[in-house]
Amino acid sequence: MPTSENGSPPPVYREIAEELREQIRSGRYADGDRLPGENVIMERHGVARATARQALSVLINEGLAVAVRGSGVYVRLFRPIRRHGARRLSRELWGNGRAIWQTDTDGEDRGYDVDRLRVEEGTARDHVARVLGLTEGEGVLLRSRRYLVDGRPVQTALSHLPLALVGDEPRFRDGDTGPGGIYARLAERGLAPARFTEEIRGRMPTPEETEALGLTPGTPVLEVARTALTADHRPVEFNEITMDGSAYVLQYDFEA
Amino acid sequence: MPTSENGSPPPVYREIAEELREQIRSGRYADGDRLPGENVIMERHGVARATARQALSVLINEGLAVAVRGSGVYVRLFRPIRRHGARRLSRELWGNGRAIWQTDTDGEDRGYDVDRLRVEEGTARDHVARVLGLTEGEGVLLRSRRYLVDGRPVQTALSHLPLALVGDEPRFRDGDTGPGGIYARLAERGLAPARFTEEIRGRMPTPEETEALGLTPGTPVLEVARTALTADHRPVEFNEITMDGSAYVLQYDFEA
DNA sequence: CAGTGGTCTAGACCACGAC
DNA sequence: TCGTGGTCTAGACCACTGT
Repeated sequence: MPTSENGSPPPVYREIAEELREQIRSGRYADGDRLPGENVIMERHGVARATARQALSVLINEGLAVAVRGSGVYVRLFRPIRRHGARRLSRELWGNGRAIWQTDTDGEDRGYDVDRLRVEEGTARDHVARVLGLTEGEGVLLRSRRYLVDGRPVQTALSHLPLALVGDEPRFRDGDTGPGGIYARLAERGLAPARFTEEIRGRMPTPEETEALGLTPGTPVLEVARTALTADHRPVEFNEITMDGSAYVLQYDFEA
Repeated sequence: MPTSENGSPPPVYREIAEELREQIRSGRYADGDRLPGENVIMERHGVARATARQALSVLINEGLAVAVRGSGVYVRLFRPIRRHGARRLSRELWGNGRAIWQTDTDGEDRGYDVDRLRVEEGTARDHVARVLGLTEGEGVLLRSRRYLVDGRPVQTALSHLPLALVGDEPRFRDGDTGPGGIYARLAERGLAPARFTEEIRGRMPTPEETEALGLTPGTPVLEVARTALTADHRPVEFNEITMDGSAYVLQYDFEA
């Protein structure tokens, strides 16, 4: 039973953090506003530097604030991109603007870029091989890339395609895979994806992901593992997608 | 440009953290194993206590380790529950009187419990009112609860039902809403949910959520906002679900 | 340049768990 | 009781931002 019914008073740094958190919630500090810094907190609460830092680190690790070296600590904003799972139903339901989380113009007028594109051959790891129905050590074509919106990295993706399916067709290895992308190329070979399965998980980023996505402390990632299958249930692609949790809202629509 | 190409050497605490992280990855320390404590790190690396603590806090905030007071720091495990998006809500399931929660895992034998059940009337917040198509200040029935698996809290849910739809029918206010639950009761009133929309977001927990779910530092939550609509697009329920990110994998299946 | 956050030291006392 | 992690002090030097 961690942190349950605690008779003892909360530590000082938590009380300071709670005070600031409350002021953020109440609107006393708004998005992008500068919060009291270490020195101000030390003076106002009569605590040592480390204690003031610890209080601020609570808010930072909650994703409520970001520290900017040499400048200050600021309230953080949440203006996510909306990613639709199944597009089919979403239009009619959400064209009326009744989403829970407001998104920045729902994808209009943004600068989209792709970055760090890499294509190579390799062997699938255990769990990928299982998902794709491959035998141990069978080859896959790996396509990795990073996506940016308005210059900000928001997502990385690593796509796995069985070599047995793509052969040496150059289109699969090009940076530009042509109109319709990979899925259209698969369709031309009689391997059109008909169904998708997405598994989603939330976790803290690895240092590599922190670098690749430019994440600040207190930002989790959303990991989406997507499998594409043909109409006869043959897996043709497995895609590992890692998204900046502060940049995305995922949406899925489905029938009862 | 945050933390980009950095010529300067990484701080000591990061190097210590990286060393431990690598040992965890390589299997040198497995799930549940005890990691070197503050004192060991101080001695081995010749650093002050605060520096050793900072190194450990990196791993803890990454969700790789948990600290247990008076005992030690341990490698953390990830054994999630699978939550199916579409399948679990199928008409067939709640038509048979099976509760949604029971289908939440892949049929394993686990101990399921519901806790902190609360039913009350209230008014919907702005964004909830918008989603449910309510006028300002219109009443809703609020049903909140906490779910536990094997005694461990893993999820909280807050369901909103427009009072105009549920009337004073007692079944909606009972702890046990009868076979098929809320959705079956709505169906009996000609308000059978036909479609669902789920919006998913990953973020760090609030202190309240940390308490309710017994979360350790470095654990994000998955927040699912679900709207249930009738066949003619009338919203009948809005449910705010918060899940322990270390306890769940969400799965959605859909067609191209 | 002054002010900010980032790192680090060398202590101290406490609450808690395991033995 | 002893070792553990949790909190806190009172300094220090550094890197960086802003003017």
